[in-house]
Amino acid sequence: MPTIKDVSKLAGVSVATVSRYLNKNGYVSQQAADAIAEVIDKLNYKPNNIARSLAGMKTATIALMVPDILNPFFPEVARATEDAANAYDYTLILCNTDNNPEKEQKYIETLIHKQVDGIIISSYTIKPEQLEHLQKRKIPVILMDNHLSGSSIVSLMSNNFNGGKLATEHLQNQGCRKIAHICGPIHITSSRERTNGYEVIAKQLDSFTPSLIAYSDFTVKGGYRAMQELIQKHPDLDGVFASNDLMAAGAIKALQKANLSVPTDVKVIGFDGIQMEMMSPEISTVAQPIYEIGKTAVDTLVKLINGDSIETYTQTFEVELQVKQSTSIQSK
Amino acid sequence: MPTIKDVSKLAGVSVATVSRYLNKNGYVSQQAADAIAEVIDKLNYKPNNIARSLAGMKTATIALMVPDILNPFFPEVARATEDAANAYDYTLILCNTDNNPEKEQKYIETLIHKQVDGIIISSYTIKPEQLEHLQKRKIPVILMDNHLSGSSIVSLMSNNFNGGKLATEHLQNQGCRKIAHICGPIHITSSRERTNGYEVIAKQLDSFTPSLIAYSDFTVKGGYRAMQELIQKHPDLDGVFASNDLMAAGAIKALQKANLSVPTDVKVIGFDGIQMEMMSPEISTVAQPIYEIGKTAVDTLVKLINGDSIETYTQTFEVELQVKQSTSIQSK
DNA sequence: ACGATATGTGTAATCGGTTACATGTAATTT
DNA sequence: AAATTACATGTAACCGATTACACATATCGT
Repeated sequence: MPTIKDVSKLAGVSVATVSRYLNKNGYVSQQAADAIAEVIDKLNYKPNNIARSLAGMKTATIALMVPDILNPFFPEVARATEDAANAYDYTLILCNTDNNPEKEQKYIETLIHKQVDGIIISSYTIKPEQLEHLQKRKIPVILMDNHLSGSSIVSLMSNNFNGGKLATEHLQNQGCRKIAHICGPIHITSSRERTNGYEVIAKQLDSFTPSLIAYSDFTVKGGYRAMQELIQKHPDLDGVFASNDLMAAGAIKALQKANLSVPTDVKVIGFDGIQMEMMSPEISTVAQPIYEIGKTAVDTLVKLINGDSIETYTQTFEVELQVKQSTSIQSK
Repeated sequence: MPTIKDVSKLAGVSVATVSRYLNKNGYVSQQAADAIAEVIDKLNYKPNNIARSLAGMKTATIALMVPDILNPFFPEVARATEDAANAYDYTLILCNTDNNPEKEQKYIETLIHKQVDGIIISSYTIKPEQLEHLQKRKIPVILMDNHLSGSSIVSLMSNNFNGGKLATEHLQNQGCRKIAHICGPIHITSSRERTNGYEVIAKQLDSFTPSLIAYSDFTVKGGYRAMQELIQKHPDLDGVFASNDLMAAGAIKALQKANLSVPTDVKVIGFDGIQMEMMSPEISTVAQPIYEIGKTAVDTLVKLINGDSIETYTQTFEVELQVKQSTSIQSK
């Protein structure tokens, strides 16, 4: 592979001039520029990233840390992020932490070490100290689907509260009178807010009682168990809002097992808007703009990397109600 | 961050000795080793990967190229690969190509350029020239779920032919007499072999006719459409083997729409063994050992990177029949 | 006892870039 | 016309490792 020296020799200039040309900083005459351009083209020269990085520049690499790539939500995030990163000629390192704080910590060390230019973190176990650690190392961080109060970390979140309200209102509009809720882990901000949204609406109904809320864990199995519990306590419920799509799917399984038909007997809505076209009935949901969030995360991260100023440290994205079969009025 | 110089100074030895100690090559006295170890510990020194790479060493980075991270098969692959890579202290770069040959080619160039130590490729559009290109650059490659005849590329594949037979035999054992097949893209080796497996068994049945095979594309929608077509042509079919789980899910949707019950009226089996617990009924499948394949891919790749010799260039993995609700005899 | 081999260590070149600094010329001010 | 300022380029130090080579000492075989 040709080096900058080869280029400089053939173009009859010094390496410094070539470097200036490449980085578009400092002065380079038109004449020199033309000569260099021609040689670069002829040799098909590409600067060596590694050498560049060593000389104090960026590594053109960002990392995406996700808690569980097997949860269909995160491949969608990964896909969006990867796309956007590519557009900036950044390479994306995938870090799957399995919700394991140790793995998380190990990754942070590794990434500092690999000198990634920035990190997008989606984690429910991350601690402020860890983020401060990264900031000390001057590595920009974007927090996704999470928010640490008081810190000066950029965080991106959907309007979960509003989404919770939307979902519950929708069930109400579809004629549900007794609406249960399967909530996600309570230590997760976004999860809590969805539940808050539910409560605001559900409490307006006479039927409301705290035992209409079942606590679960964002998994299919968890949703299944929570639904069984709800059926037992409230055999007459006619609507369920699950805080994510996976739990909604679990809930539907439990309902079908109990010979309750969805949507005829009970209507079910989820949250997230992940691709689940394989389901039947297809699940109504409150969709997050996942692609947009991923893209914005990268856009903002790149700004931080380049030292540009950021307007807002907390960005909220609007969610969208997507009505599918699981809440339609005319039963399928 | 401390450098090798800091360590050498504090330990009272030269940088060469420290480097020898770190790489366990050349001679280092016990005394020097102890001193160095202590200083490294005290400073929490970690060698700078970038400098290392520049000095001709490896980048400790491997890439995983997948056609579509949104297809649940690939997050599972990614997860396995990432796990294994981690165990070797390698970092994993994720490359999502969207089945787009141009993106693929662009990624190959980028990866060569980033000097990744090796690449695991899962692609149905990759061309032998591209792999040769990589080999010329001395970058080891592992081909996953694909096989290019005649080339000296390591390739890993499940026993698709056997899997196709297993699936079809299973349907037969469950009492199916007229078994249809939804096949995947015919230009994909693994897909063709599954279909071959089906044919061997299905042709033993009197009911067999070529129009029992519907051609599709590995997607849920594709499976749905193919199933509709099959129902039309063969209203009396009682078993369907779909070449992957997504198409099986699509088929089930189509059957339910046509008021045919799964598994009572028609039994359905898929292929892959991806996590689809959200389905109801849960889908029987011929499971590939995805985790093992991913791990083997990394193990083998690391061997190639280290210049170790490889025994077999084509490795086949056995598949396993997983019976779930969609083919059980006692209807749920 | 003496060359050969094994052990241990340091100096300096190298990987392929970036960039501070020196230097020189051309254009602009005053 | 002298003093600035803008433009243009090259030399060489530097980023943080690896490693060829030179050199020194210890151990060994005969």
